[in-house]
Order: sequence, then C-alpha cells, then structure tokens
Amino acid sequence: MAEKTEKTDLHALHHSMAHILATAVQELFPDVKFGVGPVIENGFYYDFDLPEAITADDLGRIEAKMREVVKADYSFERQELPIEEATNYFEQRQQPYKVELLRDLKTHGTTVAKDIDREQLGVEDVAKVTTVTLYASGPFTDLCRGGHLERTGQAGAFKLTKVSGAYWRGQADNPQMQRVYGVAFETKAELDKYMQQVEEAEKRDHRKLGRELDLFTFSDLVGAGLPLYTPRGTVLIDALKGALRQIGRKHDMLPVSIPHLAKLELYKLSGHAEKFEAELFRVKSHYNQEFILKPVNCPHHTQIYAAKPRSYRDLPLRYVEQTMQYRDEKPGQIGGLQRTRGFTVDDGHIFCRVDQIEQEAGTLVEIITEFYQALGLWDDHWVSLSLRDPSTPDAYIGEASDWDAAEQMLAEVCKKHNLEAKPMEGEAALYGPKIDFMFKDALGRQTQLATVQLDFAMPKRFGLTYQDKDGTEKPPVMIHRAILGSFERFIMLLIEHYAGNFPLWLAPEQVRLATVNDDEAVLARAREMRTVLKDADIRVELDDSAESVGKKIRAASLAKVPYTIVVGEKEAAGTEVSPRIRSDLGQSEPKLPFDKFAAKIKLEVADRAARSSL
RNA sequence: GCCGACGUAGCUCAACGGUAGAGCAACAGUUUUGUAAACUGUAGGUUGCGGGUUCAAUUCCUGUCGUCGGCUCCA
Repeated sequence: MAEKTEKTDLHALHHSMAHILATAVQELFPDVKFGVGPVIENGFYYDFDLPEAITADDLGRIEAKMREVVKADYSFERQELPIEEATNYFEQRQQPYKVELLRDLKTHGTTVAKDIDREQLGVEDVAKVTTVTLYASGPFTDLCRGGHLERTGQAGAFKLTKVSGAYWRGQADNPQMQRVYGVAFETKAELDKYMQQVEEAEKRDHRKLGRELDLFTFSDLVGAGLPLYTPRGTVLIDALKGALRQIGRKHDMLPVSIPHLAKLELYKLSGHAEKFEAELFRVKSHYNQEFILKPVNCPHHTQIYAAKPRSYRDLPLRYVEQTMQYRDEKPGQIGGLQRTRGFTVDDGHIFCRVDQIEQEAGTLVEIITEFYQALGLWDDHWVSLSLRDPSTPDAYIGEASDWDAAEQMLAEVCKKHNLEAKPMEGEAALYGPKIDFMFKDALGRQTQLATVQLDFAMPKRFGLTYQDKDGTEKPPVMIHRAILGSFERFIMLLIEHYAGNFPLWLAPEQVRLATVNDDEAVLARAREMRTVLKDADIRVELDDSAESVGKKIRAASLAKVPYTIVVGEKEAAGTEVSPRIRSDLGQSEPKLPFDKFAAKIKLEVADRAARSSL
C-alpha cells in the first residue's frame, strides 16, 4: 500500500512539473503555443510550438524561471467548465492545439487517442464528454485531468535534460514542435542518484565499449549503418552461432543458404516491394534486370519450399539461416548496432499445418525463454502481442478471417506460457501478428529481439501447398521466427548487460599470459603454456612486451580478460600458477598446477556454452 | 526523412580570422621488472570532404558525408 501511495505522489510531482515547465516557458516566450505535456518514466516533457528553436543553452534559463515559479508557491486551482466554454477560453488565448484537442473531444468523444493525448484530457470518461477540467497555477492555465500537487512550492528536485523536435500528435505530416524533457524526484539526493545512474549507464554504451574492447567499427567509406566486426567481435558472433547450431540440432531445424539478392519480382509477389519501397536497396543489372538486396529472407525460403511437392507428412519444415539483410534505413534512425542498414538475423521459417501451430509456436517460446534466462537477460524484458491496427486494414496482406484466427492462436500461446504479453494494436507485421520479446538498452531504450510471427498470407501469395491426408492441396502456414533477433542488436544487449565483462564462453580473449621479464626460460615457459591452452581450444594471448608487470595486469584488466596469468622465474621453474580472475567472476584462485587450470577452464567454457544453448 | 547539437592525432580533449597543442595509445632506445600506469625520445593532423566570403579560414557562410539526442518509421 505504501508503495502505491509513493508512486501516485511521484506521478503528481511529474505532472505538476510539466505545468511548471509550461509556466516558465510562457513567461519567457509569451507567443508560445502549447501542445501536450505528459508524465513519462522518471519525469515529464512538454511540447511547445515556437517561432525559434529552443537550444540546450535555453534550458538553463528555463530552469531558472521554473525555480521562480516554484518559489512563488502558486496553488493548483481546479475549474470545471462546459467544453464549449473551455474551447472559447483557449481560442481567445490563441492556443490552436488545445482547441484542436477539445474539438476532437467534442466531435468524436475522444482525441484520436494515443496514450499521450489521454494523459492530457480534462475528463475521465471520454465517451460522454460534456465538461472538462482546467488547472491553473499562477499565470498558466492548462486543460488537464488533474492529479497534481497542491502547490508549486511542493516541487522536489528537478532538472531539464534535453530538447528535441517532436511532431504534433506523433504524426510526421503534422507540424514539428519543440519538446523539452525533464526529470524530477522528491529529493535532491534521489535526483543526484539518478544522474549518477545515467552516467554509469553511459559507460556501458555498446558504442563506447565496442571501440574500447575492439569489437566492431564503422567506416565513412563503407557507409553509415554498415558494421564491420573485428576479429574479437567475430568471436562473439561465432560463439553465438555455435549456440544456435546446438539449439537447431536439438529441435530439428534445417540450415539453408541463399544469395543476398533477388529479382524485384520476388518482392512484388511477397508484398514487400509495395509496403517497404523506400527501404529497398536496388541493384541494377547490366542485362535489363533489377535486383533487390534482400531485406528479409522469407521470400527466398518460400522458393526452397516450392522446389518440390510437399506432403502433410513432411511438415513441419524448419528452415534456418544466419545471414545479413539490408534495409535502406532513413539516416536519422541509424545508430550504433541498434539500427543498421546491414544486419544479420538468426532467421527461420517454419512451414507447418494449422494443427501444428500451437506446438511449433509453443516450442519457440520455450527456446527463447530458456535462452535468455541462461544468459541472465530475461529479468528486464516484456512481451508484446503485436496485433494489427483495425483502423488501417490496407496496411496488411491476407484475409481478415486468417488474421482473426492467427491473433487468437498467438494470444493462447502467450497465455499458456505465462508470458504476460501486452496486446499492442498496430504493431503487427505486414503478413501477420507476432509475439515480440522486448528488451531495454543501457540508456533505457526499448528494442525488439526475439520474435514469433504467424503468417497465413505469404504461402498463399506464393501458391505454396502440401498434399493433405485426404489428397487435397492445402496452403501451409508460415511461422517467421528469430531467437536472437539480429546479431547486431543482440550483441548490443550483451555488451551493455555485461558492461563488456563477457561470460567466459563468450569472452573474445579468455586467458592472457603476462611475462615478468624476457629471460629465455620464462619466454619458453610462456609459449609452452600458450600452446597448451590453444590446444584446449581456449582463446589465449601472450603479452611479452617490455613493460612492467603492473602495466600488463592493468592492460589485461582494461581489456576485461577473464583470466590473467603472470609468468616469471617461479612458473618457469615449477608447475604451479596463480591465475588472476576478473573480479565479477569470483575470488582469485589459490595456486594450482597449470595443467589443472587449463583443464578446468576448458570444462568451464564447454559447460557454460552448453547451458546457453538449452 | 524531420527538429536540434556536433565533427581538431588511434582515443580523451585544448586553442584560434594570422596555416594547431596536451595526456594516453603507437614506434625507438634505456630499464628486466612479480599482480592496475618505469624513464627518455620520435613520429603522427590538407582541423571529415567540397565550394564560397576574406589579404588570410581550422575558425565565418554553404553544400555534402558522418556522429549524437529526440521525433517518425521499423518486414
């Protein structure tokens, strides 16, 4: 109970802060036209339409003005008005966006509701709206449902964090407004703690660690959004592919290989050409043909299925592959490994009968759950049951009855496997509904990784069939699925989750040998150790540079190598070593014979890899 | 794509309308080191790229490429 009260208070604080922000902006920019100002996680924002852009430098001024508003200690005064009167009020004050919200409220009983708008409404029950509420705090009055502090003086510690453009009501053809973001807490200590957390999170940013740990890079010459994996980064990819291979073998998945482009006609037939025209990379042949760099793999896979007649007894057929796909993403949305123009999906398509869907989708959900749990990534996830947007039927291919059935089946799978999936209208794929597994990056941004998608449409478009028991030809169902999602995003998540401290089986370098001096016997022993470890398939590097031991230890530590062994006269003379263990992996080991160490590491690597590919 | 910010050595950063500097990294020499940074030196930059303004541009303007924060999109 206590927790609930606290949450409500924080909500009121954030909500009130949005008003205080708007008040300050009104004082500084009297011509401002107000948009909406909802509460978000840890804070709030408010959208403003201004003739000139608010810059980061203005935030300090606005903050100072906000402190004045707080100090003035205005009370939040509630006022209930007939909707017409409220409309007049905002019309007189030349607030066209508020007027628009009220007009929609009046004509449709709702704004074209997105969550953001609901937040801003002055009513609880949008269906029967005749009156709305306004809240005034000193010189500023806003259309608002309420849920405030009593006075501006009760505001806690706050900070404006960023400013950006944002389309009015989230639609790209609407005017763009200035969105000012802020965070707020009850106490200064909590705010400081939060700011410190943000700082810590920035240290785990995969873009920073990717460079520091030498995992991947980008080149202006190669092009934006086209990741280049270094040898160390490729170790990660190979280790993950190994885990996927094991999963595939266990569950009778069939690896296939396809070329990276195909004729435009393929994507016309699949429906991708029309819907994703702007994101296709076009490749012109000299011989009067146009090709497309594959943006998805499903159409290719349908053609492997179509290569020969199929019987009901052949199904399910589970094709899998891990190759790069290409999408010409808009420049503004490319960033790090989170959104790239070339990305490697651990893609798979299951062709099955309707009566096999539940089993197949269920198994996939189990595989995904176990895989992410084994890696410790499961705690911070949520599941989206991604459904079609009923208001835009033209955005999808396939028949409504198939969609109804598919959506219901996936909902049942979610329920059966206790996924606590959130139904998300409008998040479906072109061809069917999905179960998407969502995760957060270091900075709290959502990203989709694993997915299970049901598709009745594409097999029909490609005329795929199988011969059923009764001799009739029927279209198979296609299940599109990915466990990792893309290697790019998955590696992003791994880097940020582990802050670069990869588990042993994933670590690009597992053991580093550091020599104490360049004595012949010491060098010889170090090389011998390297050979033993390499023969045991352990990834080992030898640092025999002319640096001090302290410096070598530091270097190994910064490279986040799990085990470091110092090799000097003692090791050259005897058999024992004292491995230094990366702090997150446990206590430093006592002395042990080197052979035992090597055997132990080998076992540990195999064991951990096995657990990650359940 | 849209709004805004930014682009100086491999990295982190400094400087300035008068053709750039530090630390770390690299390289060389000295040191031969026992668990988180030895010492000295050397080299490294058409200041992302192109155009313009100017006696003079890295600095100002502009285009472009790229990066960052959001918005929109995401098969």
